[in-house]
Amino acid sequence: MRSCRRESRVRKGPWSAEEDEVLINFVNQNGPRGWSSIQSKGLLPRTGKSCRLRWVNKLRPNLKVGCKFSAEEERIVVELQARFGNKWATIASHLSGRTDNDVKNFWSSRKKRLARTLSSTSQPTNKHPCRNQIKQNSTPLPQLPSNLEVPESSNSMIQVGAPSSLTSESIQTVNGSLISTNPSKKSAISESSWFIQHPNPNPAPALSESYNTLPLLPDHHQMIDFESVFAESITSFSQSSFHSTNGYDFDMSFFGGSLEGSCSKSVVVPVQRDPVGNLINNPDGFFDDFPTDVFDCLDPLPTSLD
DNA sequence: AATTGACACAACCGCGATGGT
DNA sequence: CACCATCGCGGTTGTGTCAAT
Repeated sequence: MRSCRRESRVRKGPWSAEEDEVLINFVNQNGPRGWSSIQSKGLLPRTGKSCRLRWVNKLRPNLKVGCKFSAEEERIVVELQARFGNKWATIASHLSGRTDNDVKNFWSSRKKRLARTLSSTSQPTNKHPCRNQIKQNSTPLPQLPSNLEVPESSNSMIQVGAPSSLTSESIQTVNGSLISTNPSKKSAISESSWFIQHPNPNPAPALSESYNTLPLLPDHHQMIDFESVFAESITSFSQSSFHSTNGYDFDMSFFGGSLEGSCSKSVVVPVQRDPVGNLINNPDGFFDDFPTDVFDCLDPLPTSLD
């Protein structure tokens, strides 16, 4: 069969420097198109698809090769993923020198890391049984500052706790918040990233606005006991500036750079509820991929009837 | 020193969209 | 309008590296 013979000539796997050179020469002469002709002309034993991918992901000019995502790039990815979903090419178009593959790999590795962190920390252990105990709904939520606002049009997913720098005493997160940690546990924190998704399906405002107006605490938000979830990773926090009577310390700059401080014990997450107040998981939400027991530590919010 | 796990990165595959005939 | 080739995108898998044990 002719097709079989042709397929047997197709080379797969890593590209050699010689192949790259041939491909670059081809693009220089013909532009980034007509990929299939590379194989049909016998220039390379690669499919057009493979050639295009190699060019787009590795050989194209002005690519950022071998350089990790900066904190700013991470923030942009998180924001745009929340807005566009898994439209990696669209997201990549907002990041100079990054490809859709870069963004996709970045996101999936971050997602795996978070899932792993959650699945491990949400499992009660014998070591710290009390700290790992899921908070029961008998505990009233602390009163939150009344001047907090949420951009209603925002569909932003914000990243909490991804460090842009580490010292022996603290973590500087991507949004500028400073979290004090137990030095012996900092590596555990550095492996953790938190994403919080705003459920509002409406289009987000322009990036420049939404970056500075990360969602805070309207009445449809809930709290995750941060200390419980991170029991194995965190033993103490400092830098809190809001203290509630039931032991929760808050400082909302944890959710954005415009306010001050950090959230020391709890994480506030926006949620959706049905008409009778039951928690609805966002069907397209990032949390859907988490172990189901992650949500066990969510407290029911007071409804408008309360 | 060997093993293991996590991670980043590269590449492939399947599928839908698009454009030409 | 149908068919086909090509392109582009998103999901997935494979592989190398490095740190921890």
